[in-house]
Amino acid sequence: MKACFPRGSATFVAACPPIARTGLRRSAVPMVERVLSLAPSLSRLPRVTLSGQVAGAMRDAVLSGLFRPGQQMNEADLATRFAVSRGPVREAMQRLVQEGLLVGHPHRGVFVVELTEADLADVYLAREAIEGAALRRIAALPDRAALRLRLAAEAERMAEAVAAENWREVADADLAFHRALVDAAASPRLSRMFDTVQAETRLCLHLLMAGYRSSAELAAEHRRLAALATGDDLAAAQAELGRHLADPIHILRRIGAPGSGASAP
Amino acid sequence: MKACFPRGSATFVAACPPIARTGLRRSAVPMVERVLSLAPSLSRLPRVTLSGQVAGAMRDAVLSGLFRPGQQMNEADLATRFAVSRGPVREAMQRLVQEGLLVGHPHRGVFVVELTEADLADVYLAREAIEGAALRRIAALPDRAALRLRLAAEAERMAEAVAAENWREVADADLAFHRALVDAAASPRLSRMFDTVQAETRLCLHLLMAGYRSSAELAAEHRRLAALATGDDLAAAQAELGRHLADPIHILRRIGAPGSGASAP
DNA sequence: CGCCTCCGGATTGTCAACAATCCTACGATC
DNA sequence: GATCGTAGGATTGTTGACAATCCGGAGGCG
Repeated sequence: MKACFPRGSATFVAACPPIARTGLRRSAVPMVERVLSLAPSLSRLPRVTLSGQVAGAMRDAVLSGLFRPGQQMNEADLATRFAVSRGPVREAMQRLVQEGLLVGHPHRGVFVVELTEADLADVYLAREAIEGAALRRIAALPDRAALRLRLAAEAERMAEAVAAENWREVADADLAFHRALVDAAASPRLSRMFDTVQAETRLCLHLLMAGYRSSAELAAEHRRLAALATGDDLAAAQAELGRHLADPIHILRRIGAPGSGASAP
Repeated sequence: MKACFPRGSATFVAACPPIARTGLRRSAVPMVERVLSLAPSLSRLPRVTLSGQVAGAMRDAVLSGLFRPGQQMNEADLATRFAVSRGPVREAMQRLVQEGLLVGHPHRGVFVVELTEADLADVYLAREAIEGAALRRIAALPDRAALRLRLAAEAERMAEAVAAENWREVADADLAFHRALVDAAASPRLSRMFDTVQAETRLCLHLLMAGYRSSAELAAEHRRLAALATGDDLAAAQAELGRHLADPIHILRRIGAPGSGASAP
């Protein structure tokens, strides 16, 4: 989905120096040298365009919190930063607007989205809708053994990260776990919709809590979820998922203000 | 959501003559004359840009079947048809790509999406996920009386259309019913996701069956759904919704080839 | 005969400049 | 003193031209 660009676009320009420009020119990297090295299967190679690279870089920049919420994204400024014309920047920004990371006001500019508490609750409502449907779909699969191993492995990865107190890794493992769950449903549209809300989730995490805290329960929850998702009791799995996704809302409502720590599935 | 453009963008250029151009120039319609007449509330006025108008026109054109599935959308050609430059056309096409109506292949062009039978099943899977979540959400609402009236009215509208064998009107009523259901959940993300799958639904309808047939059961189903959705038995509502949305898949699987008639919720 | 190479046309991607729009602040008027 | 009207500056929207890419077929070679 999402045209034919790779889903997890790599970081091309993480931090953008104001004047000095990093790579990202087609003259420097001839288009002919495709990214042959990391093509996983023998399907269509992902043609790379400047727009796509700029979109990826900007997505990473926004998700990493390099731009504050509500901040305006200046076209000309970004264009000079990336050493690119305004065209690709415009296209990239529009893509991120459609993904929900930016909001665009015609004739005024695009801004980093400001997610309210209501938005956070809505994000998790949408996630429950998507992941719940994925659970239902998974329950109808003939072979769930491979998925069980996969989810268990992700849960272990998270447990180790929690033990090592590597919160960045915890967040990644969390995202990977839920993505694996949704992708297992083999529904392009569920996966596509999940892409959007997962990006918003990352935005919430970074903007509202800036990391993971008090995550003792997290790994255990994911272990349970891995078992239930590939088990035979669909209702129990749904209930566990509901509890799991309701958690951050409760926590957020309890702590109220941002800055303090919180766990987030 | 979706920036601040109106959701159901009106038809600006329904059929586009090859050379002679209809309106759609900013010189012809001074930007100052905003669409004050049909602004429902006193919120932000929707700024109109060429890109947005072109996107609306192209969306209508694709959904109305003016472009065959798989057909390439030529930028220059469309630009001359709309009497605009290629820039706005590019932006509009990218927007429709994100909406799932077109697919883009970098350096090759964008094409009208070709929905397979698997895609149709996937669309209805996604719809069940979204509308099921909406049902759950509605069940938690304090006051469902207004919604009950609204849904019942839509169901009646459909019943009359079925009686009159006005299949175009039946389709519109169907879309309106399900949109009202989802919007009642008051979840921006559910509504946003529903926008996309509903557009794909319309595409399916037009491309696979080109109209409604054998819809005797349709109105009754929607009446039941209206009652159950605003009733107290959530499980029953979910079950009815599942049956309702599974219908077209069964029918399509039975008839196999397109062209023959089918009902579609 | 099949395959590879190369070329031409068509199409898309990108660029830099122009025009329209918006926001802010300043001054005039009541 | 407050409100309205109006320039100024900055930003976005749009345009037309240039460059890169892809697809088709003609031609040569094994």
